[in-house]
Amino acid sequence: MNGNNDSGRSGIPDGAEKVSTAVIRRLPRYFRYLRELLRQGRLRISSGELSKLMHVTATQIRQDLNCFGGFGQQGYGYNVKYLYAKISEILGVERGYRAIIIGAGNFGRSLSSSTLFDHRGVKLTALFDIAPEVIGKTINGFCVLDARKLEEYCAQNRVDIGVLTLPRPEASGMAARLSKIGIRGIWNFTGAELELEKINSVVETVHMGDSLMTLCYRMNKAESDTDKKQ
Amino acid sequence: MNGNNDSGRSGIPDGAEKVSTAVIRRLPRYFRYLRELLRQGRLRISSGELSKLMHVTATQIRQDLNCFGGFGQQGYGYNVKYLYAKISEILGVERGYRAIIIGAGNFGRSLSSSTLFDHRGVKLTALFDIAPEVIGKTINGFCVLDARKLEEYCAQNRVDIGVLTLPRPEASGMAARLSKIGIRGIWNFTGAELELEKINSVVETVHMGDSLMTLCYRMNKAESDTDKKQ
DNA sequence: TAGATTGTTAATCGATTAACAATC
DNA sequence: TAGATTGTTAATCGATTAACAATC
Repeated sequence: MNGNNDSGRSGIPDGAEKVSTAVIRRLPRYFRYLRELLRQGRLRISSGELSKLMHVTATQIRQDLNCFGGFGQQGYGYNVKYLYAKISEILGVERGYRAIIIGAGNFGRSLSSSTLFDHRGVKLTALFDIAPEVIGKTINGFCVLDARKLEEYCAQNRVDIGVLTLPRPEASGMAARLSKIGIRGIWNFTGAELELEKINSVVETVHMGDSLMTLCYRMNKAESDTDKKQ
Repeated sequence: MNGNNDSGRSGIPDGAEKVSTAVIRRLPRYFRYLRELLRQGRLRISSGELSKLMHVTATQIRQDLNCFGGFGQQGYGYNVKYLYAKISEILGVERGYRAIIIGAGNFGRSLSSSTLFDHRGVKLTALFDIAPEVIGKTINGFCVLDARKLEEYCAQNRVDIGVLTLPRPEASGMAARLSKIGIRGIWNFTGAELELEKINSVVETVHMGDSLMTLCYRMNKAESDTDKKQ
């Protein structure tokens, strides 16, 4: 636990060599497994045991964690509570980010009712749309607001994350608008490829269509492989 | 266009050296860009021009495509229509896969109304649930069926893909059940980590929570970086 | 102290990029 | 033929794994 040059609230060490996206993409998974271990009341865990649980190598776990500091103790392993706290910090769970959903269609509504946000320290505060027939309606406890008054709302309420669930053609315009308002995170479900150069915010895209396609590829492949064996 | 050892309907060459997941994950993106070029009436495109469009290197495009065969022509580039057809074939768009959604909650319903499936040659045929109050209801043109009668339905209708949008605790049981029925593809939105050893199907998981977390990480990082510079 | 397990360096493996001969 | 652009080999870069000294 030699806790290196720690950077205040973020839990992310200074200037340090860039952490690869491969590592970053694995962090949420560590977070989930540690949360579960904590829930089970486990006090400590070794990289070896965690590796069996998660089906990854123990070395990878140690390497990954060491990008952010020495959280373990030789001969002991990792203190579950401490490590969970550290990873939460690194992932910004402590920041209490606030999000709004833009596009109160079927998908936006379903997101508004999910526990995704709450479980990760993100607070959903409002839903926006432009259709007169939905504005003013209450959905899952959120009053749908007029998207034309977005700037107004953001001036009065802190908003960190904009969730894009509107029609694809409007995605890039809205992303630029959110970025201009000063919303620093964009969670993009529209499938649009946002031109990052024009957007001064962090963008995370979930491309469901691409996901479905890779599923189809692998099914197609599996099928053609079995055909071959006969 | 030296079209190598082509394997019937799948478009995936024989035994060939394993294609890496990195390549596979990029295929849907090529598919989308080519579809757009085709829509625009473009007849041909070079790897150089496509690389500018997609913000990847031309070499990577050529390497990726050559995992599946030589689709281009020296001095000319790629025929858009032909390449699109080939990639569609590789991705199994031609197979006409049929899907069902299991879990007619908010998220399942929103998926049932999306164009995701249709646009990729996948046909959605039914929604299932266990709640008596939704069974029999019509949602987006689909009559919600009783999940207890899943086996019965699958015996009478070809089903290739099961989309899991039910509560997480039921995910792994349902996945095993689908696999047993012979459904070869599982599209998992529950966030559950399905034990692949026990499942004889291809599994594709979309973990939205993990995606949100990586967004938060990068926001947290950006924030701590700017703090540092002052 | 002896045993366990980390943190870290070095070795391996895999993926991306550069370069260019082949060829349309 | 000359020009363009692919397919492919070789070089580089990055990520994962193995090994082990440090240390609790």
